[in-house]
Amino acid sequence: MKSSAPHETGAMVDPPSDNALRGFLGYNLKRAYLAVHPAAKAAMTEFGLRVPSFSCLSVIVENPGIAPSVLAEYLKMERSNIVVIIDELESRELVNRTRSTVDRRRFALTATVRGHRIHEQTVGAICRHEQ
Amino acid sequence: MKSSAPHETGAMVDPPSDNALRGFLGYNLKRAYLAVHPAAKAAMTEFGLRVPSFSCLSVIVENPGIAPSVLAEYLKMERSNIVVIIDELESRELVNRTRSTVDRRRFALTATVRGHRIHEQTVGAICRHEQ
DNA sequence: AAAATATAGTTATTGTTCTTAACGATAAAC
DNA sequence: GTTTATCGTTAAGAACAATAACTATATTTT
Repeated sequence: MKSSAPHETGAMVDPPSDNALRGFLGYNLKRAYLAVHPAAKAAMTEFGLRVPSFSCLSVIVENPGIAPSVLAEYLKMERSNIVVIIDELESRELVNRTRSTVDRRRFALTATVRGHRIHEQTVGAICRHEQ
Repeated sequence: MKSSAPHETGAMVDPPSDNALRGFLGYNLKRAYLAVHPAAKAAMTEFGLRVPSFSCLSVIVENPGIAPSVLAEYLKMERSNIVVIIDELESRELVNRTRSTVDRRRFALTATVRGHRIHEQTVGAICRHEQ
């Protein structure tokens, strides 16, 4: 028999009920913070990607030619952190950096054929993992 | 004049439209991952708390006597990470660790008067920050 | 046109958070 | 009574984010 009532020391044996926690601020806060992980994370690591790198690759696939700074603003990441992710994606030949001829400070990011393939496979795996 | 169309190099000058990204996997993934921060973070640091420590304090306040392992499971955190957070909360005298007399491996976590006060103030600040 | 200011990408550094593996103590199962 | 599992803990490292400074280019101001 299970009991959710506090015993003499006040320690609960069972997890607190969903009702007790639902709508509760700190709980939702933390859960939202980690909401991604459970299912999708495994699907990404399966293809050597993690949340930040997969997010970048996805946005690049869907927005070919996007500049790193725009990517950073949209994903709420620092430009400096975008750089190292793009470095990695480029070294794996999943995306290309091309100088913009209009504004020579900027790069135009595009996914390679291989980048498109990896992206599609990862999306498929995520959908499969989540049934 | 602003233009969202890719120019000759394919580089976008403006951010991609919301329509182009809405419902988009990688985008939502990353945004969900960081969904908490914008408003609430400032409110927490105001009281010397961060997302994980505030989340723990909140769950303890709402579930007096909860055991660290239960707390960990519910917040999807590792037990090892819970320990250091409880250490900090205890050193600030916001929560108490009491040995369970039923299962002497477990602790019963309870919020102190001060813990309740800090929690309530933080919740109030978060609500205020979010209007 | 020259000077001042702003922006894009980069690098390096730091701090925070998560992950992993091991360990001693207690409890439960056999 | 021996084995196995669980709880809290510690320590090491990786992953991720935040900050500051720098170079190159573009824009604005004068």
